[in-house]
Amino acid sequence: MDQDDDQRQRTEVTLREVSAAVGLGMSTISRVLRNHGSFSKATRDRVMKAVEELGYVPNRIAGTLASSGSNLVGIVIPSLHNIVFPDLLSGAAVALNPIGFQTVIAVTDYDIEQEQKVIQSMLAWRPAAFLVAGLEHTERTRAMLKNSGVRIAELLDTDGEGIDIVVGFSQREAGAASARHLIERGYRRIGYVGPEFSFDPRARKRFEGFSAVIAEAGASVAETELIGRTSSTEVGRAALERMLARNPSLDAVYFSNDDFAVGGLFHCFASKISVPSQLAIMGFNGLDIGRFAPQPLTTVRTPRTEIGEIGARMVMAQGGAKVVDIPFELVRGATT
Amino acid sequence: MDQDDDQRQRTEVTLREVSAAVGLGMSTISRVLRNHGSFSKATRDRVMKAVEELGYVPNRIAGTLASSGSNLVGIVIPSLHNIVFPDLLSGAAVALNPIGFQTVIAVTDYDIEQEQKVIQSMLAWRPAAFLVAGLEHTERTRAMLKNSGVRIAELLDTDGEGIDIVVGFSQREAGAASARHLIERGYRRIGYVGPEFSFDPRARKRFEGFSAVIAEAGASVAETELIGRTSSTEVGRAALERMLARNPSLDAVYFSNDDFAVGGLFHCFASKISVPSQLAIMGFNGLDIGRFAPQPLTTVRTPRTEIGEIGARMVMAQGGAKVVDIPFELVRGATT
DNA sequence: GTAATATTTGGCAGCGCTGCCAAAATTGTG
DNA sequence: CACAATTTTGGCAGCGCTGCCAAATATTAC
Repeated sequence: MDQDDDQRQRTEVTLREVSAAVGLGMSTISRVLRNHGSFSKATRDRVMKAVEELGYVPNRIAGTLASSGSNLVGIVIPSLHNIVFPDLLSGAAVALNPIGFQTVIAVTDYDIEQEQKVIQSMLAWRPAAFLVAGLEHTERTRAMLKNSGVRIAELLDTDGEGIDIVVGFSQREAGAASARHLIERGYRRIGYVGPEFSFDPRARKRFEGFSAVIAEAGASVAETELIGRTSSTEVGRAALERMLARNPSLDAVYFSNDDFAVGGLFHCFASKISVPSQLAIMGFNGLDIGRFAPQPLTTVRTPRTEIGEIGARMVMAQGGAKVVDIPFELVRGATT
Repeated sequence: MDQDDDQRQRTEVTLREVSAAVGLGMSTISRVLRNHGSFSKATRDRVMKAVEELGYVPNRIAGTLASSGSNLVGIVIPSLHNIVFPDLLSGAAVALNPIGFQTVIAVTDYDIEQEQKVIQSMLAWRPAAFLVAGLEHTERTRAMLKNSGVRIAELLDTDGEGIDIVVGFSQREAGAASARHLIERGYRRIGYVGPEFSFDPRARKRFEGFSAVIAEAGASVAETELIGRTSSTEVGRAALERMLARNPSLDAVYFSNDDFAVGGLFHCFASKISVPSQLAIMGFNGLDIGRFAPQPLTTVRTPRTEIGEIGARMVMAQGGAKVVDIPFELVRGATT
């Protein structure tokens, strides 16, 4: 029906057509458009006018193929539902957009097999660089990345071997610092709530650092609740409830992130458990929601945006492989 | 230093080299790789083996140029820091990934000029389709999109004129439904907290629907607090505080999203304002954080993930232009 | 004025792949 | 075994652009 009305511009406008319209060679048009090489002011105006009139949109696919160099930066993260990762992206965008680079985002759902798949398909687009969350990858992923010749930065975690650039902080040390805080404040019967270690290596490392310090202090983590892939208020709340049902004598609970911790806090409010006198609550990440809770949450503020930004800058710069540590900060609220 | 060690595979492996290695023509290799056309089982195995050994990664840039058809879908959203948009993306990914399409995400920061820019640069990559949040665009954006020939779906809002496909719900009606709820429950001195109307047209439309119903009921919105670009607990909390300082007689406040509303709820907890007897709180979006607050928040659950999924499906399908309404749902909690 | 120099422009090959079609190899038929 | 039908394979043009270099034109020097 009405295929006449629906006259989609079947024939895309190409450089050649602009060239014909202006009466100049294709190379000249191309130079003007990329503002590269020399051409007269008059030429420039004529070209721009024609481009405008014809509605020409340069074809970057052809351009990239011809010049071998895309303006795409691949970013690979486990999830978008944990504020950490949007923050990382914002940071990267701050560094990348002004220099004309576009980000292509892929989500792995905390699955390194899935990560391998998405990296493989991104590689097919020959990105200028890669930003990947974490240091844990399949062997094949590591190999692909290595001999792709693409610059890569691994973000958020410095506890391990990187492929090229690594920007982050020691997750282990962050866990340890959290434990030191709880120990100093006198807590001894401590619980832990976090994601299954199998899929979140950073949470695992934090836990290792955490429990090592607790053990040194002559205590041990009395209870743990390990939960699935969703970082949410709901599961944090439910986990704390279960944990306290099992072991009401706990005096502090460490949550692997603030979403969980706020859920825990909600449980305490709802069950009239007074915080921190009956039970201390500590989170991780320094989310807004925790900072502005009725009782501000004690947490560790992580430099996510900076990590994204610095990672992006480094990956675009020349220099050799490096590890950059961006410090986290323990923020005491009113819950410990 | 050690440029010998650092032997990055300068010469990328190409189809031609695979072809040479296997001793078959390039077209044959290409057919095997795309599993398209016919070839013998033996050939297939030989090719796959060589591909594996050489570490060949097909160059989609060349492929797309030659076949004119990319597997990229552009998604344009105002922010990643409002859970609405990650949800939209997840929905789209569910529909797109299984059929081999990759999403390229761009963020506009609620700025339609910025939107124009990002759409222009995405267009340069000749995406197979576009998913864009909202109906409000610059004239130029609309024109570019129209004669790009790329299929486009506008998401989240059905109050207005779409370019092609529109999937969402009536924001105005959602606001009106919220107002009806508050009126029915007997509230009359009502406040509103939301983003500046200038940059968030959907919030504006909700407010319009909301205030129209309030007016019909013989009341009017007694107080409004309009705030900047950040949707966060903090600003919601501060806004409510200011509002109540000005006008302590309010009996209900409608927040334009749950983040704000939870901030308001926190203010009430902290200031010992009893909810809902002294003050009713209502939010919008149906976020986890609101549902599992000590007092579950009354809110409107919006079908974000479905909208993303259905939008993606429609944009990939044939059919003509359409408007699809995905219903929202008012969820009464314990705060009204 | 001409020669030397600087600026602007055009032509053409080729980036790595796919689509098309014809050639070669394989299988089936009487 | 010849011939037709079918399956598998290869050759080549060309997608739209850029990089290179040479040609044309403008500018300056003497």
